[in-house]
Amino acid sequence: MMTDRRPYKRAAEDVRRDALIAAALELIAEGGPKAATVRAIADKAGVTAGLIRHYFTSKEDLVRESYRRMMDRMTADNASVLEDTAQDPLTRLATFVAASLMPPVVDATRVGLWAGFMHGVQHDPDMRQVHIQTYLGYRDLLQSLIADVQTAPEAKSLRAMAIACNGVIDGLWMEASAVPEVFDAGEIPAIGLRAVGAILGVDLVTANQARLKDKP
Amino acid sequence: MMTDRRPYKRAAEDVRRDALIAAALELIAEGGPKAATVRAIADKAGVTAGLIRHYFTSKEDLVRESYRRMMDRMTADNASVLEDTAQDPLTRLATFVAASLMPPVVDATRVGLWAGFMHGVQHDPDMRQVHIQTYLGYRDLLQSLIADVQTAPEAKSLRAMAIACNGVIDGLWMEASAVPEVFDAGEIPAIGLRAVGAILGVDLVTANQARLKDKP
DNA sequence: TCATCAATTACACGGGCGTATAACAAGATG
DNA sequence: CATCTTGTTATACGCCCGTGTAATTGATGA
Repeated sequence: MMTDRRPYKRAAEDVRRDALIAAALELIAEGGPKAATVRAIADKAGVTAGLIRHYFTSKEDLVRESYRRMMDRMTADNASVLEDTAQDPLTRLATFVAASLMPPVVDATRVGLWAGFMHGVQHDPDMRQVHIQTYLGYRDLLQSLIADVQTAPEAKSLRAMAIACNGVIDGLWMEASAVPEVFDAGEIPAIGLRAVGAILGVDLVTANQARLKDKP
Repeated sequence: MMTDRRPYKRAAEDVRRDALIAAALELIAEGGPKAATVRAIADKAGVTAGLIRHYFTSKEDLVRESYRRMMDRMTADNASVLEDTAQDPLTRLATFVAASLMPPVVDATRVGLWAGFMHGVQHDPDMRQVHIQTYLGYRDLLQSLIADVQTAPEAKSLRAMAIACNGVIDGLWMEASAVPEVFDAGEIPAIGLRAVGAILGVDLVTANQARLKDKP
């Protein structure tokens, strides 16, 4: 006697890969690295566990791909904030900083994800390279925004400014995401704008208020 | 026939607990949360796995205690930097900032540990409370140092300044610890001092140079 | 020295892990 | 409509997980 099998539909390769990667990211974000088992991932993606190794050479491979996907999405998100290029440089910078310190960028599950990949970043060469590329991409974008608001930018100083501003943003992002309850509503973006402005010697707070007045 | 058992020595309760906690911290730091299994922890502590549940009600309990221990040590480390109270406020602040951005505080295994506990901090109420207390303790200490270098400090602005400076320090600490190869030697402390100085409107770079001249 | 106590070891248990492989069937191809 | 390809399920394997419990043995006090 044959027990009946679960019915299924064949799917395009990228559809399945996307579903598996999305499932892995959700599980790592919510339950930490331990929660992302092949069975749990397959379950969430609506397939059976064995299929994972039809699309990925190993679970480690899937995790690597998931990390790459997350970082790519972060880069795209950052770029999309600046799509409206009609504004002046100061407003563009203020927009960028504020967006990095508010939802949906500031988010508990995101910092969970980020932390969940940390060990891999430190020990897997591929993941480390992805991390560095994404970090430098973000920082270079920030540096180009900074260059546009500086009157006499020297190369050396520009690099230092970008590193410093990136540091403030990352630090505040992390804390606001991890323990939002210790901050007042809207406090973090305001503090971030003030700090970045102080480092660069420009007034981002006014620039941001002007932006909010234009597009409320 | 009796196979012979491993010989052992009885130890004081806190000695065993310390050894188990230290082993757990080392394993989480080096191998991520997954590496800290009861068997690996016991092995590193020089005992057998069963003993863990003689000193801790569960593995989760051991992990919680380990986190508390790590955070206590961090607090103590921060305080010890300021032991030499003979200096002026500006130098004290510069010392504090610089120490937070240099080894041994900046360290790959430390950020690995930190990330390894992140999921617990987000989901375990006890760990979350420890995290918040430690964070606020550090920030309050920083705020008191800031207050001493401000001529007209208003309460509201002091809080914002402390949050901002804490953010820079945390962000730079994280990046310098995770991917040190993208920075020049000594670059991060210098940038941190400059950034914190800019936020507060004081000159920490000169203060730090004076300190280094005194005690090379 | 010897009895007592409890710190420690040893071992078993059920379950979940990642992986390997064979059977099956959905959908393209003719 | 029959055949083939391969995406998908099903199942088994060996290993390790955290936990429960009984046996052993190092230290202590009488």
